Amino acid sequence: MKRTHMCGLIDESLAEESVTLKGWVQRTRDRGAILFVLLRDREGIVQVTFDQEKCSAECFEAAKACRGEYVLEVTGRVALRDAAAVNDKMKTGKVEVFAQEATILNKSLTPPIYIDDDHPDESEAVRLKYRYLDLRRTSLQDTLRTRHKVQAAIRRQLDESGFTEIETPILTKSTPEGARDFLVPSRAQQGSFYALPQSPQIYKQLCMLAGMDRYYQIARCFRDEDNRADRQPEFTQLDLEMSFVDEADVQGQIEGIWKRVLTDVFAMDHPFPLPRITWNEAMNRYGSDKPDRRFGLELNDITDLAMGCGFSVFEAAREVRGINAKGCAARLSRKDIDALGEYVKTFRAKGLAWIVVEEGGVRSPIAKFFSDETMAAIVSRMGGEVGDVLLFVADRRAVVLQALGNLRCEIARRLQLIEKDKLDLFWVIEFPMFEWNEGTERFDAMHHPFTASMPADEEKIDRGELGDVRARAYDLVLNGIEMGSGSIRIHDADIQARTFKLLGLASDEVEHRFGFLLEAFRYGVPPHGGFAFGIDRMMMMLLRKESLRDVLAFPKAQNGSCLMMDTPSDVSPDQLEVLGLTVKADLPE
RNA sequence: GGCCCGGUAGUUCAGUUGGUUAGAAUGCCAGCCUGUCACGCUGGAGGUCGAGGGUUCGAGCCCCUUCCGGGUCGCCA
Repeated sequence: MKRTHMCGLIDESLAEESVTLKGWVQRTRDRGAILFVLLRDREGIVQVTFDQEKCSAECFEAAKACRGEYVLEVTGRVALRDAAAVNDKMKTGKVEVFAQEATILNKSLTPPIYIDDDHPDESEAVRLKYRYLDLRRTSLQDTLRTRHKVQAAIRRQLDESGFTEIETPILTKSTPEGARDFLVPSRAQQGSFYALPQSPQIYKQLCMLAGMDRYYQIARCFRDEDNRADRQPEFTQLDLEMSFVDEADVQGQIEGIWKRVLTDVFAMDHPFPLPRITWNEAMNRYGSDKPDRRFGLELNDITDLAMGCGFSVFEAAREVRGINAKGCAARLSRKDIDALGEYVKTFRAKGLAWIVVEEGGVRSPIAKFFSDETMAAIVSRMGGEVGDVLLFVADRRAVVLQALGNLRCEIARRLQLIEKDKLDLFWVIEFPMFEWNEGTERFDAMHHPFTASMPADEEKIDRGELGDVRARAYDLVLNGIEMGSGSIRIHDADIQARTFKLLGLASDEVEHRFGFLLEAFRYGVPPHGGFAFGIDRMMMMLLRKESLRDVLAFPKAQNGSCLMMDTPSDVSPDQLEVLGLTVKADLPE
């Protein structure tokens, strides 16, 4: 029999109609001569009632044999439930289907996990191993369908805005994103390797050179680095590039996409255009280039007051900054503050100095080092009032900012200062062009080496003040998570070559890696710029999930493995021979 | 590579100071029940306590090594 209806869509309007349903057995409740089967398909669950006296013996036997996750076909009559039998908790609780015929289409082993949303405690490991069963959960199915709608909305928006979706190669050459590449050995050219793309950066710029004018791609990207809750080795980004544009044009397109998604998929009314703050402001106020602005706890600089204050730890540090945990004295015990001190140590801060402002004075282990005037000046600078806890980190700038930037988020989490329903979406602009790398002792590109600098800062490049050069680069931040980044690109071959040189790339290396690009750039590149944002992260944030695993159909575990397929996996010497590969591998005994 | 948390029945967990035969709930199996809806009742099966080594008269528990999962710093947009 052909399926006539979906389980989850059976309602009163179908009363007395005959329907044929197909789905999975969610649960059976056997009452002897009457038996209830909850049948589930992608739309939901409906109760099928088997009455021994109203259906054939074969039909009743089939129902008796049903177990969880059996695949069942049922033909029956829809009926309104008696008032007493209505189940308000079910969407289909006002109706039931009286079975007349039933066929078990397939059996199932007892599932190793519960196929419902009432068991959130099940371990990730088991769920990932049996991901195909986990995906039967309504919540995960809803997530994947919402994700589909988001991607469809993005495509509609960009199609209407004159963009062309262009696929770029997965087998490509290492791109200079800074992360480790995944390599694929070549058979035809023994000893050579393809790299999987970390992003389609160069291809999309070449699309501009080619005159495509507006490109986009929902692109899979790969990075061989350690995972996090919000980092997977492969991920999907919306990648976009436009010709003859400035920052505002690109940002406007991105805002249009977000507006479309928020409106069409989430029915949310969000104000646009988005706020913009400079990188300098973000770092100074929040200690982060992707600040969470849903709460206060902003940073204050007291370096000038700390110099010559008499407290050697402060005096020896290059910078001293603090945050004022406003009115938190009652909520932060000595033990809590000690714990926060341990927390900042994970960011290489040496410790956390604190001052509690009380009636008629202060309580602080460092008070004895300061004169009354200095203490008053510090409390004043911090805006300290009775009941406030002032917390300080003294170190070099990068450590101070990172420690305090994370500390303010940690305090907000602990004291639940964050408005959960708020969406704070904004731009961070005017990123630095270069970033000093302590390890290699030279400048790296903060964004990537194709980023244009701000014209006003050209002189600083000439003077060698690379640390102060601002780039035409911008990030999109949502609730303290970086959604994506973009920039106006260099479109001059000479400036591109100069930038490679400033970044310390040897000329033969430039020739080897980017020679084709520099040559291409001599054939009339239009001014251009673009952006990319992670769709996985976007879904994670908008659906308020804790992990990217919750928005991916088949995610990897933290060590990069797939627990279901057991990838990556061994390759036998025989397989290598069949593949015609001469890769050396550490093979198991 | 570092640090932190975890690994005991299919699943989620408890397991006291190291001490008899490792428990609970749920799931599973069998039987009973004509209105259940987290159905109920009766009975039953189910364990390499992640693995290896050590200490001990005796180890789920203590020590060492290692594997796996999660979080995080480094790393990475």
